[in-house]
Formats: sequence, structure tokens, C-alpha cells
Amino acid sequence: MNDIENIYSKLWQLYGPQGWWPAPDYHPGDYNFPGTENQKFEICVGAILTQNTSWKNVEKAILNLKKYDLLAPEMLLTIEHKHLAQVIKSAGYFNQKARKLAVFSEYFLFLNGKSANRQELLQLWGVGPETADSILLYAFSQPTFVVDSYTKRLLTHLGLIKGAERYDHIKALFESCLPKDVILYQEYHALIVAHAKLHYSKKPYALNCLINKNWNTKRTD
DNA sequence: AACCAGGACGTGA
DNA sequence: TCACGTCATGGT
Repeated sequence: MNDIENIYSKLWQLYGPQGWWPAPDYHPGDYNFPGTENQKFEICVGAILTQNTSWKNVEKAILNLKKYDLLAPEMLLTIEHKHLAQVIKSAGYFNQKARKLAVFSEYFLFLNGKSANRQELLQLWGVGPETADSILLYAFSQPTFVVDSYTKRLLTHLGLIKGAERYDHIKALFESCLPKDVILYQEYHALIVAHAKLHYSKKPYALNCLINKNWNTKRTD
């Protein structure tokens, strides 16, 4: 078992299945989600809104979009910028994110039911590597690994990377060590977030990180 | 009262 | 490429 598989095994033992994506109307463990275009779009919107923002603030914005029947690409392209910005205010960066949602909505309509493409996503204003991979993995069920700041922080503390590596390098590290499996990738990223929220959000990091503590010692249980 | 949250973009060097 | 500055609300 390689290091990346070893970390996954420990995270799974500690936290069990996470069942992402955590959409407001999503029942954890339902791996058939998203089953509809609306649900896919909702995940994409969430992926954009959660950029450098807590999910709690994003959830308020999504519920607000639903409240006014705006959670559809046609609606987000019709609505006035200032109005949209106000509706998603709780998610922060509302001017930028309103624009990002409009740009993405156009792309989503262009797809017309087809699956999204990583190169195309990265060309959209407002979609960087993490957002693109989140959209591909959780909305379109493509086996692409999501790397976020928590992931970098965890691997850095475990000594697997120095910390300055590029996004695609870290993504490739995970994908080269794991079988190409959508649910595995979905659960792994979710587990990292769950673990990092507990042990890698406030400094000093990793005080009670069991993975870190047991990293160089062998377990018999 | 600073600090952080599941980033991405623009700019000057 | 690299290193910052900017965007902004809400919880601790």
C-alpha cells in the first residue's frame, strides 16, 4: 500500500463515508446524485460560490436562489447583475461571483446535456483548476482528483510534498497512486476536508492529527 | 478584533 | 514564472 492509499485508509477508519456533494436537498450516501440537469447545475453553482468561502455561507445563497426560482442557467443569464449579486450576497465576493455564474451559465447551456470538458472549463473566466475539477468530479462524475488548500496543507505536514508544488503536480500524485474511481476520488477529497477542518484550520496545525501522529509508527489493529 | 473559509484573477517585476 | 494585492460575507 502506497502513502496515498495509506492516508485514505486512515481517514476512512476515522470518519467513514462522507457522501458528498453536500447540496441542501441531497441525502448523503445517494451515489446516484446528481440524477438531473438541475442537480448538476446546482453543484456547479455551489462549486463556484464556495471559492475561498465556507459552505454555510454558500448554502444560504443557494437557498436564496431557489427561493426566487433563479437556480437555472436561463434565469442567471436573464437576471440583472446587481440583483443576482444581492441574492448571493452571503457567499461573499458577490460582484465577481455573479459574473462568474453568468459566464458559467452560458457554458452550461452550450453543453446541452453533454459532459463538461476540463480544457473548456479552465478557459472560462472564474473557473480555476480546483473549481473545474470539483465540477467534473461531483457534477459530471468524471474521475479527476480535486486538490484544495487543505490537501496541500495535509501532504506538506506529512512530508509528502514540500508545499510549493503546482496544482497539477499534486493532482497527478494522487491519480498515479489510486485506481481511477469516481466514488473513491469523491470520498477522498471529502474526507480530507472533514479531517482538515478539525486539525488543519487553525494554527498550530496537526496538534491532534491522528494521521500525523501515527505516520511513522506501525499499527497492529 | 484579527483571522479564516473547500480560489481565481490582475498586475508589476 | 513569481509574489502580492483584491475581492467580501459571516463565524469564532
